[in-house]
Amino acid sequence: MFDEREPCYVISVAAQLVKMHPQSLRYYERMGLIAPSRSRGNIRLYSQHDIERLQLIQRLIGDLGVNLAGVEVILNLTEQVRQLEQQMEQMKTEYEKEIHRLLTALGGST
Amino acid sequence: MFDEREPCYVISVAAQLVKMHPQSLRYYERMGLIAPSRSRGNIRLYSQHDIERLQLIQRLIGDLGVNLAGVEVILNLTEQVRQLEQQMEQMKTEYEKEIHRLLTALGGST
DNA sequence: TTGCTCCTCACGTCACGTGAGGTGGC
DNA sequence: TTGCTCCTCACGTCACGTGAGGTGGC
Repeated sequence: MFDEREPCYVISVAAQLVKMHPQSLRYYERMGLIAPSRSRGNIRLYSQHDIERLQLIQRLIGDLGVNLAGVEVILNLTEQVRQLEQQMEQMKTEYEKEIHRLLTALGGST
Repeated sequence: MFDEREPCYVISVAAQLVKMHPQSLRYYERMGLIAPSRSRGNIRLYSQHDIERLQLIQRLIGDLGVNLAGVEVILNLTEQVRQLEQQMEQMKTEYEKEIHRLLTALGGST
């Protein structure tokens, strides 16, 4: 299995993957937007998950013109939306199960 | 009754209410963040709802350092979260009603 | 008329990005 | 050693905010 969180790309490779300047990646890290892990030799190592986060950041900055402070807020809100949707789906499933149970009981009692 | 949407404040009053420069209010309008109505004489008139939106914008810009592009995205996402929460509440109410109906039917059938 | 409004132009400031320069370990 | 990495400093550019200047209608 491929692990999304496996730190595997050094900064030059990561930069190439997302078509950004290595200095920009360092800058985003300094601003707290991304936190790649480090090798024992203090070399940054980006995971696939980091790459996807970088691509999202890139879209927000490049296409929409959002600044870094905005990116942070937006990523949090996006996560909040994702959680709400998931929570809603779960709630729905549980209610449906309960209704099914009641319907069965009702059917059996007649 | 007080109408939230009633256009009632000219720009100098609106600016004073939110403690911002009138030019900033004009700038935000030009950037599409706020759209006060206008009098027949083309004078901007801000409603209470506009004032509250301005205060929200102010917090995003001043406290969090978000730029105008980010404010737009964030206001949309915030609205999306609000709608999701409302939708969830509504769904819950309907399911509860259905369950209550079924429980009543079940109680009556024994 | 006075004090507001409208608008545009222009400048200062700061965030962002990135090149340069010097360092050190696979 | 070579080519990467690390870091900091410094500069260019652009978004944002706001002052100035000239206009017009309650």
